[in-house]
Amino acid sequence: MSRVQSIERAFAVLTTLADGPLGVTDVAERARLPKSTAARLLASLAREGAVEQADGRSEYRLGRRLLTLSSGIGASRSLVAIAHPFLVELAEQTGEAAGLSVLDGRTVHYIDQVDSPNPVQVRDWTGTRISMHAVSSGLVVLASLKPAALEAYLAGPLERFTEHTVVIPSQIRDRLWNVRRDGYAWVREEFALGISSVAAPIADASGEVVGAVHVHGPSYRFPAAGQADTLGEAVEAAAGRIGSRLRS
Amino acid sequence: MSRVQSIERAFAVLTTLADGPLGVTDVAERARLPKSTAARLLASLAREGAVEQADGRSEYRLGRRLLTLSSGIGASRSLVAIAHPFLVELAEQTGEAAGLSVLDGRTVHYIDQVDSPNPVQVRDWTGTRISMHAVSSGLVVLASLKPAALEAYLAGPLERFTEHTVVIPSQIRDRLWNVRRDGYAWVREEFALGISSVAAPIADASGEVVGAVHVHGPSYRFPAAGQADTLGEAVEAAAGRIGSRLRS
DNA sequence: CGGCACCGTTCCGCGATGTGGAACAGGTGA
DNA sequence: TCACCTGTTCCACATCGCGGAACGGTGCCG
Repeated sequence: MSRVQSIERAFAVLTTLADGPLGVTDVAERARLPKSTAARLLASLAREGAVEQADGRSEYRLGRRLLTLSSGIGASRSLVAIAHPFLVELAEQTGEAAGLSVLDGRTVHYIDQVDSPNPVQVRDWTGTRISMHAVSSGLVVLASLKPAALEAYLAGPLERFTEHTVVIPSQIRDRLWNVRRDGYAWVREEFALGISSVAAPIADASGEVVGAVHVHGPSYRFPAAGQADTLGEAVEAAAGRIGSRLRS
Repeated sequence: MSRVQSIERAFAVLTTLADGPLGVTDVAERARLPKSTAARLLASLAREGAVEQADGRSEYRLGRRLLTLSSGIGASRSLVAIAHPFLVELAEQTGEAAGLSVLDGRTVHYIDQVDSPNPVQVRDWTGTRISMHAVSSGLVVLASLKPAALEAYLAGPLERFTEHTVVIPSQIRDRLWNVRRDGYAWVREEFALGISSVAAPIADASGEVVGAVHVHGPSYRFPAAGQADTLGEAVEAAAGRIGSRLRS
């Protein structure tokens, strides 16, 4: 496997600081590097925010950049860790893939998915960002927005992904009224042909919606006839359990 | 300020992955690097554990090494963030420096300190590790250990820092009995001449001691005559408030 | 007060390292 | 089957990182 010496050395330097702040000479000794090399690596890492100089100019310590970089994976992974068992239950209960997403700008960002046991299923959207108005997870987030934030969203571009995508603001507002009433949202073939999904919002301790749970499947079998409400309530219940866990 | 191009590029690559997994070609485009350069940087970062390849060999995502490196600062900093306001109150209330430490092997590791308003004060021990038997924070941690763990500690080397340091195991055991009874521990000039300190344990939700709060000061004025118990109880109360916050 | 030790920082000649274009193998979809 | 795109690897080359030496600053000690 390829290697870049400077990256290896940079991590050796970072590792020496994992136990607490050190001066240049100490870092050099522990990383087995010449002092000028250690100084140069520390200066470069400091430019990136990966280390910072404590109390003036004497000692270096790990900087916030590492936390910032990993906080995305940390925070999402902790929501993922809490939610995942519930997604597993939901996938088993519904026979379709269950997923998790969080708000990110004008989109929802898919951060986890449990696949359906059915070999015919919708692909994994994890990592993808999709405009809120076109997916069920997005609609439940939109339904939770304060009026000003919702109007700001509706004033922006509303992309039509398929012939079924609802892009007229007044129709979206009406729809969100129903979403608030029902506690879940259905979308059929609006983001992509052949896919239907139902989502419910996850609220944190302050009642603020931090994400959504959804189940999606191929439209030819999902939802089964007469099952839309039952499925919606199952997703709503799973979202409620995840929210409770967040609050405990 | 000095710079190392490879480190800058490595962070550019890591930054592209902060939003989610990407393939080599995507990373190269977002980091504005040639594909072979991006591939080599990714391979080297993978060797360090800073990135890992998701699902086989297709996409890269941020690896656990960043979290592991920063978890020391993250976990301690979150305890520090919770505890700090209470240390400020305690320092004001007692007129002496208040500090925070966590267990680390045979030592306590000092991770925060609020200085005394008095210009004459004990230096900041933050970052230092000191053997438990020689400091008040260590004694409260020792008092919380299960018998086997305590005996294992007492079977190890017990350094005598000053003529006052208690190093005879039976005398330490008796002392710990008193610490458990009182809920706090006093140490006078056992780690360093001229310094006295009082500490109380911080317990988490399961009752396990995760750290200690202490106040220390120059022995000539601390504790003031007849104030030892009052000071001990104040520190114990602050530790209790921190523990409650950890549990909420 | 002066000498000494040690620190962090900076410089610069040098050659080792990283660069990046090109080529390759494999996978995918029309 | 073919076109396209991916990730991977190679290698000539020159840029970059190296590291020894020197410097200025600070603190300690006699």
